[in-house]
Amino acid sequence: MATRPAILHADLDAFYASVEQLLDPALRGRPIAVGGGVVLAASYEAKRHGVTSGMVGWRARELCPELTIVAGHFSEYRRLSEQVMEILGTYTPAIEQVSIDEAFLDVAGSRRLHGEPDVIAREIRRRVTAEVGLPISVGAARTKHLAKIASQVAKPDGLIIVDPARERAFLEPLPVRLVWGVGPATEARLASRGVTTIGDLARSDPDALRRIVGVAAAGKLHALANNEDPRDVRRGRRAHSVGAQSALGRSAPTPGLRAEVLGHLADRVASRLRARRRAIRTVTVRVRFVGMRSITRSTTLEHPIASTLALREVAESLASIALADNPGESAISLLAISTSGLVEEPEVQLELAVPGPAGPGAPEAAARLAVDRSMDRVRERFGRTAVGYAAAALSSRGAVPDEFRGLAEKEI
DNA sequence: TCTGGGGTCCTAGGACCC
DNA sequence: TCTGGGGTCCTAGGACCC
Repeated sequence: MATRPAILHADLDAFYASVEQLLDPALRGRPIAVGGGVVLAASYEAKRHGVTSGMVGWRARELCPELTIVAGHFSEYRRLSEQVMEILGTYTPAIEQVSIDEAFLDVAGSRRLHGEPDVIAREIRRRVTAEVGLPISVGAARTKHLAKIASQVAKPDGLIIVDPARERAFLEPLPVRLVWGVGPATEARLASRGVTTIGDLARSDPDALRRIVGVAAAGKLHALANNEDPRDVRRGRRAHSVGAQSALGRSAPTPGLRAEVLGHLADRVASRLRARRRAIRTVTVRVRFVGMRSITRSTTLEHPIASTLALREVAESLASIALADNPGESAISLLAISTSGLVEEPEVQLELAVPGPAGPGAPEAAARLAVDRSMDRVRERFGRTAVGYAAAALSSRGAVPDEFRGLAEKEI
């Protein structure tokens, strides 16, 4: 007997834009975008004109002259998201929050208390609308993959329940792009071989698929297209890397610019690490040139670090190497720091392990961390902008406000 | 007039060890 | 001295997710 649908995927529709329309009734029913230089979210009315997130503001206005662009109420996004997640949490403890506006729920054990999955799905939609005021789409199915696809097909403000007896028929005609792991590049490669629907993908030759997308991806894609998805709903997943990046338009990569931007990024990353008593061993710097080609340079340190200055120094030296390897490039459009190899470090051990220029255990290493820690404490009391390194304090360069960055951060 | 920000996973080659 | 194979770690790049 087929298992009944017990996985729900709940996904708020055009979340940031919907919040703006909730806060300001004058925006309802109208094409709006959240952002400024770049669109962070578009309402459905704006999407109908072709406006998408990531699009530059002038292009969005070109596509949709009546577009209203709003700056965004970032603290409201967090507050309303928490309210929605709280509602979801009343139906099961088995919740996997994927991002600020999306979560999987396993309601297999909730029947006695709350009824069948389809009843719960309807109840969730009713309550989120009534109690929060936001539209939310829900997919209910036997697996995460099916539930996710169902919610995407249901959008906006819809509900689809996939009957286990009808799963194949449901998937068959849908575009391959809906399969988890198929992005623009894979979609194009598949299309060039005549594979456009999930049904095509399910029937495709495994060897040919491996040649197109590689061994691992081929295995997953084939399984998903054939409706096999072994993934469980997993609570409280933590990040394995921590990073920050800043787009720079078109900038000459002068030492001054590098110091300023990498100082700011290192400050964001290192203070997050310290707040969770974490340190990292591997640092990767990404430099994107004008024209979107990007390169990375990374290094793995002998001892973990968590101080802002140590991270900044490593990042600056990696950036120098990256630029020196590409002398033909005269302008850059982005700098990024990513750190990985997270370790949990007791405070004392961490301070001793921080390598300064003179090596691990150098007196200045402990001093640096001490400076960081007192700065962390001042910020805890007076806010992030209360104090910072001279370079890091001039942080307004990025196109996106720092509050927005916080919304996408995963727990570490 | 070009393209935000925080993440995950995979591939492939090389170094190194046993 | 030469050769082989497996495992692990590191680096660089790329596709993808939200």
